[in-house]
Amino acid sequence: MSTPQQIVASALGLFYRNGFHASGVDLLSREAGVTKKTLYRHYPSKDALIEAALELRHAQFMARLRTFVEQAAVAHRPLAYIDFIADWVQEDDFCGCAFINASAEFAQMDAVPHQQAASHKQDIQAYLLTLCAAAGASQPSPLATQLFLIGEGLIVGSQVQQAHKATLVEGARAAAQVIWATA
Amino acid sequence: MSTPQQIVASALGLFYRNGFHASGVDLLSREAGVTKKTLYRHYPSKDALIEAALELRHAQFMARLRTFVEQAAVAHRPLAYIDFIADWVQEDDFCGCAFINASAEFAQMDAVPHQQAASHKQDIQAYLLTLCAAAGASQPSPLATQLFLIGEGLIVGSQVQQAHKATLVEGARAAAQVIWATA
DNA sequence: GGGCTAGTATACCGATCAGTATCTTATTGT
DNA sequence: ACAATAAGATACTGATCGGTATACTAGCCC
Repeated sequence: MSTPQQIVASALGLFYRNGFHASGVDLLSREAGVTKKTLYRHYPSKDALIEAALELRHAQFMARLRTFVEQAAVAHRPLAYIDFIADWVQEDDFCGCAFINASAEFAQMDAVPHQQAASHKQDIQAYLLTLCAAAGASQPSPLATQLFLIGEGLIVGSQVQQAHKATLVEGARAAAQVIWATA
Repeated sequence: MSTPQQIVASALGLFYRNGFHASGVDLLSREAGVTKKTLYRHYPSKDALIEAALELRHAQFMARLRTFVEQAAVAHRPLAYIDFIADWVQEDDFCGCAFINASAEFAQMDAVPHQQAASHKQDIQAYLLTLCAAAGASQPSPLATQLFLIGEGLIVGSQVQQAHKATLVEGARAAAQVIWATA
């Protein structure tokens, strides 16, 4: 792995687990096994590093999502989206959605991380729409929106109430099935 | 309004709009129209002020929620919860849920604000459960969980994608109705 | 009237923040 | 082999952070 890749990957981990403001440049460079000077050679500012880390996260996440979902038959893929989120939130190192967290920390909607978050969620909704359409839903657009909402609810609910993950996962699966069956 | 009430109220506004880490004590005291010394007389640390602000938020939110929901007939109250969230996210000064934001900024689950967030969401789920039971749902518990998830999804979706609030609100209402009708 | 409290104003503390400078040591391409 | 580049180590800058100290003022209760 090249030096900039190493830096941005470890930065992403730190931002995700610790938050953006709470992760200082000294810690970021130490965690990357690199000096501050080297970090600043590849990323001109902490803001630029945040932006690169979120870009990396988006690419990683979409790739993982596609790989998971496309193992299911076309007709099952909309519900496989919820299964994907369900598996994710139950991972040990789950700390919520990096983009939701970024939106919370950079509240002004014109902040770069917030815009990246909006774009990320837009991509997910667009992908969900293609899944619903391909699965033969009669009204794929509202279906996609509703599945998206359930997924977001499961993500944030699991983040806030780790102790109740199992109940929330069950609820999300049940809600998604009802909505899918009714659509 | 007493001085400590004034301080905590303006602090809550600042934390909500700007984030917790991004709101310094100098700014907090200036916004409250008070000296730093006075602020520290009533709240021994910034952490204590955060805790008090979230307590205030919880009380305010639950009161507003109850007032809104209990204007509806008993049978309509579970869906009125979604209506309440829908109205809220469309307010001009909506900046997401203060507790979700706190969970994002204070990621460690043992941090006080994170625990307050978990407790807040627990109270909301408990309230939703009483609404579902009183409305005569055959299985109030899963119904409450599912409505809760849709509400959380609507909150966080509206925060990240302000431009798509209307679509998300529609989707949440539709999903809630389907789930309610099927339960 | 004399303490006592709550408040203002302002300056300060050490720590940490993002970011830079200096100087040395590989590694690498031609 | 030699110049250029990447990286290390370390120390520094000015600003801001949470929090404290000093000195003064306005009200309030006995």
